[in-house]
Amino acid sequence: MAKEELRNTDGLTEREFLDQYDVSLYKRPSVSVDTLLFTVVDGPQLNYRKLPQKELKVLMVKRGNHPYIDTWALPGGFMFVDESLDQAAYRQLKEEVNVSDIYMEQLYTWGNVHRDPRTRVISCSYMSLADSSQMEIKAGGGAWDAQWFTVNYETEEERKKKISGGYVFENQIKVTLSGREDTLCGVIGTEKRVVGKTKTVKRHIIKEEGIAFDHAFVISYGLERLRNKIAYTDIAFNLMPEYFTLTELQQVYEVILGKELLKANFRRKVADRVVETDRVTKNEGHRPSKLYTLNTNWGCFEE
Amino acid sequence: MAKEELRNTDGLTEREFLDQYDVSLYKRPSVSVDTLLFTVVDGPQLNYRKLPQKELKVLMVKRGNHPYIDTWALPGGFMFVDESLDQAAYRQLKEEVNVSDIYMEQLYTWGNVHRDPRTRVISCSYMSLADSSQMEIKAGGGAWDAQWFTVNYETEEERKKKISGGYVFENQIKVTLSGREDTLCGVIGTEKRVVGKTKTVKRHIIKEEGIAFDHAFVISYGLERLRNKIAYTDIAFNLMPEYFTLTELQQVYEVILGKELLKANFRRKVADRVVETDRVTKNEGHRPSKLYTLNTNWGCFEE
DNA sequence: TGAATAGTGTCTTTAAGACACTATCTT
DNA sequence: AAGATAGTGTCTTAAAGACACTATTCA
Repeated sequence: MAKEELRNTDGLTEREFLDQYDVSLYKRPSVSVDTLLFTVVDGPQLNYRKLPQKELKVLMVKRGNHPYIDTWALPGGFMFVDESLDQAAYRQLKEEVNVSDIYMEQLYTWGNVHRDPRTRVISCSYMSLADSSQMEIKAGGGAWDAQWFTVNYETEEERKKKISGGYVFENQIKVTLSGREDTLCGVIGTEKRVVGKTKTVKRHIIKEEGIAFDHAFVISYGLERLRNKIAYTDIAFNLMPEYFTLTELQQVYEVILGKELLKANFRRKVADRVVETDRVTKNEGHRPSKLYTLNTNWGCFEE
Repeated sequence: MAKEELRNTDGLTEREFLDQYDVSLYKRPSVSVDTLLFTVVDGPQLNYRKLPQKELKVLMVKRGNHPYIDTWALPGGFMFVDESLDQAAYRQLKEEVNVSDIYMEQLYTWGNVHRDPRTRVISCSYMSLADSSQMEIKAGGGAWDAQWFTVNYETEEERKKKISGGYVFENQIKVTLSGREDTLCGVIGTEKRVVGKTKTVKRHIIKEEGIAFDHAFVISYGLERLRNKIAYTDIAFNLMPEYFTLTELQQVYEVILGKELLKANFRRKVADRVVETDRVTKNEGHRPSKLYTLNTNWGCFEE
């Protein structure tokens, strides 16, 4: 085609333009990728016949270098120029915490100017869900340690103000992460402002203990996404082992949503997403339950 | 605190570490920001008493330089290192097409390695919605022209295959953009593959006419997001003028969803999001209708 | 036997969908 | 009066929520 002949305002063809293109002309930011990996595990069993409570966990690594040395961060790091964002996320999970082959979706890209004291860094965050029982977490790369932290999440304050031409909606969310020795905490304030047509969202960190960078944002944003998506997609199954009871599945929903659900209704809702197997649980101190598995015929695959 | 005293494996404090940190150590990608700006406008009026049909439009700029010179792209460009991603998006809309003060949300970040022939570029895309009637679009910056294109969108093919351990879901979406002189088109294939726990999504461009870079992806992805979010959020109101009839509002929903809705049901659904005013339309060739405005007391502000 | 969980049936409430009908303006 | 849109009432269907009940295992 005539495409090769087109010349720009400097009179250059595309080939000539690309040959003289100077990649160092603009200052560039670094791009990092951080992954929020959730799992759900059994808590302590209080009584031989009582079922253990499920706990929502998030994987954090202890930073072995400045900045934020000795505090906990999401696994991640800089993207290389010869790999895609997705590849970077998978590579880093493998390197830093020895995790591979899991569900992953892009979450949000954080682009504030002073996120990182080293240099300008754009951070693309991913959310991952996994059944941790099969995984062998192992700290590697620049991390000194890797640990699962139990997630607790509560809305501390919610306020709505009318202002001229619109309104401001503010809330404060407190995330507490409990690890083996450390308890981390982040309080995030979100201000959503509507003035006429323009809606702006500002997040700020009100309090932060032991969480590196702006990772408290990522955790609270990811939690909200998870809570929303669990209702209309199948992503929760990524947290389950191959065979599970319906009560276990319900517990996973409950710990994520932070509220109790009614058994009969829950079962009706998930009925066509699961298939009954002929396996049952045993020696549980009470009536055994049937084991189910994900119904792969149910092709629910929306975003 | 003792934080200042912590030393890394090289024996450096944070201050010493930051002073010696070499920003040129890693190769960095460029980061660009691209904005998908939608609006809805009246189509031609066929008959003095018939209401005009609404059309969904997207704003494109004609590139004035390589690569993709003379083809149409989303307004956007490189982010500066001293501005946030959001600021870059607003700045570029102002510079390239003279648009400001509109609704905007982050869409997705595209990170394939060879998206751009110049150099490695990460592209963070935003979606904007506006009532174009008040706007004066004007090409600026590196753009030769800026035009609204009418969007048509259809699913050409949908296929689901079972494979061992999971399934593959493929579809093909055709987006057609009609401008004053040019008609652009993009056919996007999406392959969603589930094998065990791992779900991967691959998009590829099957056909592309006149759309620069991978912007056909952005358009189809944004359209899907818009169609989803319109059902459970208020974002559609960003496309409306201050005063509108319920029929107009319904037409906006219809053109975005690509299907007709029943009037009585639609009105019930939006009833508490709008407020009746004492204004009415006039000289329409038929019964006048009441004008409504957005109910700002209805604080529906979810993501 | 009883403590605990497993599993089911049915009534109520709410939302979505379908459709028919009446009202009112302009040429 | 005709043609067009504006606006409302009501029946049906489907989903969500509440609650009560029966069933089964094992120490």
